[in-house]
Amino acid sequence: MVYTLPIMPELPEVETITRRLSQVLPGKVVAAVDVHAEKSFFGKPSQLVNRKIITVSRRAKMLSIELDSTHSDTQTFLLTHLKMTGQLIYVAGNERVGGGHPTADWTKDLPSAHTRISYHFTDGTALHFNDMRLFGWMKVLDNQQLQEHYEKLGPDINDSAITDTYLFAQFQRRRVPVKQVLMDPSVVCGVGNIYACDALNLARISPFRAANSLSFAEVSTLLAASQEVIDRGIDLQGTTFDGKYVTVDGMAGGYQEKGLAYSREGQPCYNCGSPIQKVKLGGRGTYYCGVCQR
DNA sequence: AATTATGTTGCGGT
DNA sequence: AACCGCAACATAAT
Repeated sequence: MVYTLPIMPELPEVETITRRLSQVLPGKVVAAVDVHAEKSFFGKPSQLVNRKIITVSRRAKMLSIELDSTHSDTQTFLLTHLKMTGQLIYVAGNERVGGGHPTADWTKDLPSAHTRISYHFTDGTALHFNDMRLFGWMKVLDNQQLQEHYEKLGPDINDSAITDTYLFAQFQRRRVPVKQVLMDPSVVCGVGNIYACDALNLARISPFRAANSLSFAEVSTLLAASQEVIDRGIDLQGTTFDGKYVTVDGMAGGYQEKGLAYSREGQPCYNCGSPIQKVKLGGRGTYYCGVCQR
């Protein structure tokens, strides 16, 4: 049985992309912007042309590219949300700069049929935004507009500012299954379906438990477990199934080979050896151990 | 071959 | 306020 799981970039995937782009983009000057799909781009290419990239950063699952202010009084940011199938691929000519090779057909020969926006820099390198399903976007924003995109968000799961006290208080307000609350960006950002499944397995907590039924100690355990699997995802450069997510250099991540519960239906739980089960919870595929996750 | 599942976010309605 | 259903879209699996 071959499983093909649609994987969206979660925090570790966007963090991996951010770290790589932080190495290659600062100092680049935009020469031209080709918008292949109007739906994917908010703003005008003329807002970016001739401007230099200063920094690249991440908040939640969004990636922000800051440009210099040479031709404007205000800071300018290019904010990206990859949603389900977005990719950012950096190339020099038609080569992956980091030596990676394409892991899916639509990452070859860029721009491909799924390339929605291409950024060409003055030194001949380019950044391509691929997005098969067209849910993702890139927006040209000023600082105030950028903050508006951030203000409704809870803290990032791997932000040192998040505490078990905060998370417990949030959980106390919610009766829905804990997995849904763990994945709610207004509560905490960065825990998508894969890492939520794995965090709950590591913490040995059932995804079905009402969020407000967890004790303070359980919330504390779950927070630590979530941070552990997210850190592991970052260390392994994210999770790649079926080439949906790839790094900036076109390479697969490594977490899919080290995961705990997600995609492991029928295989033994690493805590207790019982087979991992798959069910649907809140409309999402949920993998868990019915024996040790209580 | 038509139907279904997929996954994030934000919206409107309860 | 919390919760729920749905829409946005393309594609693979059944």
